[in-house]
Amino acid sequence: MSKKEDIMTATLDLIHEEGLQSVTFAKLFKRANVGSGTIYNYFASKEDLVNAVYKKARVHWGECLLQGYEPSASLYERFKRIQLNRFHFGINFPKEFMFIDTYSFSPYISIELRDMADTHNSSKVIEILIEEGQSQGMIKEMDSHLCSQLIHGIVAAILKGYYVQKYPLNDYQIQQIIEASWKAILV
Amino acid sequence: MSKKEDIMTATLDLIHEEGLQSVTFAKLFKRANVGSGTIYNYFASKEDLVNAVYKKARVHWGECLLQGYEPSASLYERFKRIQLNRFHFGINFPKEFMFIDTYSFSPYISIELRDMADTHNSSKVIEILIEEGQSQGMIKEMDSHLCSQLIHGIVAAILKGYYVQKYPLNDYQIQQIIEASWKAILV
Amino acid sequence: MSKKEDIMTATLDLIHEEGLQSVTFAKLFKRANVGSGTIYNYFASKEDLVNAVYKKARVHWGECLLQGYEPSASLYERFKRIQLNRFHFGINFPKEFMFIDTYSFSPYISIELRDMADTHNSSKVIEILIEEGQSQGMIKEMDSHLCSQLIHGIVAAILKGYYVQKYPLNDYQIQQIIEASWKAILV
Amino acid sequence: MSKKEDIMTATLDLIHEEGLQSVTFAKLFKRANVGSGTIYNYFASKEDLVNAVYKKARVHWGECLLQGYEPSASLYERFKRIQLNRFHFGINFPKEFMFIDTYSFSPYISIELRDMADTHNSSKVIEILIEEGQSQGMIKEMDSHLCSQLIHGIVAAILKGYYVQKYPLNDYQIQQIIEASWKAILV
DNA sequence: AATGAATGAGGGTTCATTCAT
DNA sequence: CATGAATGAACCCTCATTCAT
Repeated sequence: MSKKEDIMTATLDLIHEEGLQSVTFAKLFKRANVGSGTIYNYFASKEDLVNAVYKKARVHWGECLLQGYEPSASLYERFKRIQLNRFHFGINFPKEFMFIDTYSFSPYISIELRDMADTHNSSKVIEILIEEGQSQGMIKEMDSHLCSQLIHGIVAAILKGYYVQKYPLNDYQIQQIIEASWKAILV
Repeated sequence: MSKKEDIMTATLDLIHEEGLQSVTFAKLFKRANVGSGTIYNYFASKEDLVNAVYKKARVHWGECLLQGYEPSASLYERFKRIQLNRFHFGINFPKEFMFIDTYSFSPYISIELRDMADTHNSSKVIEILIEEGQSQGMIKEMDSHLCSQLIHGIVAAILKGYYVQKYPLNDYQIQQIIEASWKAILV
Repeated sequence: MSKKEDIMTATLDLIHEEGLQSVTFAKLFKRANVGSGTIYNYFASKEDLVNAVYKKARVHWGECLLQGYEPSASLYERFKRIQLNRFHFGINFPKEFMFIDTYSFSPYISIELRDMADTHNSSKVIEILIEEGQSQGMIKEMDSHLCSQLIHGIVAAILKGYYVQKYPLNDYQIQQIIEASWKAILV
Repeated sequence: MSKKEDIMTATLDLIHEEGLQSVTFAKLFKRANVGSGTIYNYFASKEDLVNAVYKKARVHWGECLLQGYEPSASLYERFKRIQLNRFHFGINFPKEFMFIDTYSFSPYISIELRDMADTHNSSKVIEILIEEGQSQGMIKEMDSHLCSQLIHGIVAAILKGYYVQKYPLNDYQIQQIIEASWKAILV
């Protein structure tokens, strides 16, 4: 793994463990096993580094959301696939997920970067899915961003409770939540 | 308003504006209009202060959730009341809401405090509501914490999108979301 | 002596001993016997501190130049007085003198500050003296700034040689140089 | 031009533009268009580099001072030649001149190097010139180093005022100053 | 000889905290 | 209680220097 990747990985780990606030360079160098000046060969500043980690996580998230997505499948099948992918990402990459969730709406991530991610591929696919469902009369008429936020928010909330061990989260519960989110937006 | 309240208000304002990590005591003193030593008459440390602000916000949140709650009303009426109260709190106290949402699952807030708040009155009322609905066969069988998290998460997600102006949020949309959240948990 | 004065004195001492380049805060704190943060109660930055020390030295210089200056004395007496005062300042306050001389034309001192000092009292008095001598036909016709720079430059060069012990500098030599500088500008 | 010369030229340029203290190797490499390690093929350290640039400037200065110098010319002619050469050097090589003037008496340049330069050819020629003038009864009796410093100091002071555009400096003014410096040392 | 990624000591500065008033 | 000057550890970052290529 390259030094740059070492640094980004260490950054994400530390944010997850102690919060962005207490990610100091001293901890970072030790964790990433690089000299203290090395970061500046790759990132202009701490803020730049954090934004790069954020961006990478968002890109990864976008890719995962569309894994195994079949445009030709039925509306419900496609919906299920995306919701399932949300869960898989959250379960397999809790650090990425929590970082995105916690800091997306915080002043530390530049607004441009936060909004840029929304114009990416997966966001568009979901929007089209919703609009298709609405034109078919299956999904309730509402602002597509609102609807998109709704189906994301359900999964996110469930994952966060799972992380702090409020309840178990296995295939059965996941199925339940996906169905619940589907029913939530049906007419 | 007392000095202590001045300090707590200034803290919440600054966290909302710039994020917890950039709340320095220098900014705090200036904003709260107190001397730099004054804070230590009321709080042992910065961490203590932040946790106190968090606790106050959680207490306020708990109170608001139960406003106008009629234990004798129908299940759906009671459900609606709580969901509506969530929205009202989020709309009227965005700083409190975002602070709770952002930092509840972060390492800054002590686990004891986060979990303590969950054992408060409103949490119990909601749990009872869910279990009552399940025993009546109306609400789907699932872990009550999971269910609780689900109906909270829907509202939270919608509010966060609203804060960053992804979409408008008036009575009509609120009604839609409350109904959606109700349908999500019905059998 | 106040902390502020301690800091400024230590700064001037260190600049004299090791040059501006190697005045580090670590050395400064130790020498001034203050905590590392204390400087920032008085100066916004290192540059601010250095400029303050420069300004103080320039003000001191301006005051010394006019000591014992009798506006009613003869032209030559007044000229002698000022030249003598230059020497006295240079001999009694070598640190101030060298600091001014070395850094006045360096990029570290803001141009505004350097030029501001030139509009002060002593500069005006000298300018008037020169113009008076020129209108009396005693002093050669030339740009008054050039003439002013000339009589300053002679003393400055002699002082710098004296500092590095190229030659002794007692009352006799001083008299010689003052006379030489007088003859240099006569018609 | 060789890499070594590129580096030395860039060093002098940067010192002139921003002052010695803000000449960093990073800026130097960029300006000289060489890799960051290259400098160590030619100079042992930054201090070594700066002293080499200083030495080169002093050698250049010494050569220029004697340009067109006719040992057989009259005393005054020889004096004028040297003073004129001072001006020409200062006008044609302001970076070299200011570097020498600013740092000769500063702690960055080793004392050995500063004094070594004084034992060079031009210094000796000037000394002899002064002593010859004194034995002829034309030049006032004074320490020859003092006298040497005096005639240098006049030109240096005028040049420094010229650099910061206090006044113009054309042939007429130069002639005036040379005459003034001559009169300054006459008996 | 020439390079530039990597280094880490040390730079200026910030900031939570203390304490004399 | 309230203050704010003073503190110094710790912060982010710079920079001269090294070394494998």
